Amino acid sequence: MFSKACEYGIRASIFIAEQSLLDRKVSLKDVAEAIESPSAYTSKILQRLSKSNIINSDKGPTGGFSMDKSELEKVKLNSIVYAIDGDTVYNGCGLGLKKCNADKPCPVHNQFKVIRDELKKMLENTTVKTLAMDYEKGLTFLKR
Amino acid sequence: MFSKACEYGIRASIFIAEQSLLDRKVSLKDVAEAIESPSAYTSKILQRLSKSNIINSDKGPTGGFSMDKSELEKVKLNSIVYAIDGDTVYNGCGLGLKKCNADKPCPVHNQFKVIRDELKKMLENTTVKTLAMDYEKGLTFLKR
DNA sequence: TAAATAGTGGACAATTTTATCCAATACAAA
DNA sequence: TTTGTATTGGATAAAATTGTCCACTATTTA
Ligand code: FES
Ligand code: FES
Repeated sequence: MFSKACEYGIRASIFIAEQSLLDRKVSLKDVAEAIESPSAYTSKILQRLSKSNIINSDKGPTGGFSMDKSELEKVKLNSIVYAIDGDTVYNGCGLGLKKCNADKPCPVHNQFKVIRDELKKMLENTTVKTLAMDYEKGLTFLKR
Repeated sequence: MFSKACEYGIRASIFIAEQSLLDRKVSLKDVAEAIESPSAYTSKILQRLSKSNIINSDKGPTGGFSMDKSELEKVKLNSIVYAIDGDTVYNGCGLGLKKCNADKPCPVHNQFKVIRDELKKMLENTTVKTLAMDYEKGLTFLKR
């Protein structure tokens, strides 16, 4: 569904969001441990999220990653997926044709469109904040 | 969503099905041209479909690939995806946790489950035959 | 200002996926 | 039975993704 990088990105964001709700900055190491991901690789992903203004990063001692509490409910899964995997999820053809196009549809276009729209809607409506809050309550897990 | 191999596999199956409805066997070359795929790679995929008894393959002159007309409506997208990509689509966690498990769910488990079940249902209910018939009528396309 | 800390950026390595090549095999037809 | 044709299977190769290493920069604090 998503690339590994994107999976890490979403999990990392949720963790950073949760910690930010508790007014804590987290280090790369913290993130990698919390989501059980290779830290150097995770670093690259956090860089991309930072450049897309989804997370903040601060250098130096007392540095680390964080998200603005005030903007947290504005961040949807959507933006993370887009920042890392681009728009293939939304615009790509399910059977790999160069373009998904209703005028020259692949055999599963109609069936796919329904599901893709559903997915899109879900990603657009799900805020990182709610996910972070559930995680904070111990209802969900970022590794296993 | 699916691997490239799986995309080719689905497209190839639809083409073979359509030709089989017209009582024609098709060669590897025919398939590769019809779905615009690298033929040697496509060959590997057809082998897997053949071993999963989704398509027939015959060697020698007058050989080629085909599907039994009588069994055509029994073949669902489902079996093709399973033959090539395995069960990751159905059982994998959307955020890449080792197992998808409602007892220890990832933060998007519930949202994902809805969509995955939808996808699953679609794959289980869509027969290659109907797709092949639409394709035959020129309503859909296997390349572009 | 020096030292310690934490992210950054670039090069590089491993793995997985996608793609190619070719000799071997099987088979139909002449 | 020979010949030509088409798939098979194994070895490689190329490309993309995932993962690692390390020197550098920025920043805080002593
Ligand atoms: S053309 Fe294939 S999904 Fe739209
Ligand atoms: S645990 Fe992640 S989708 Fe079920």
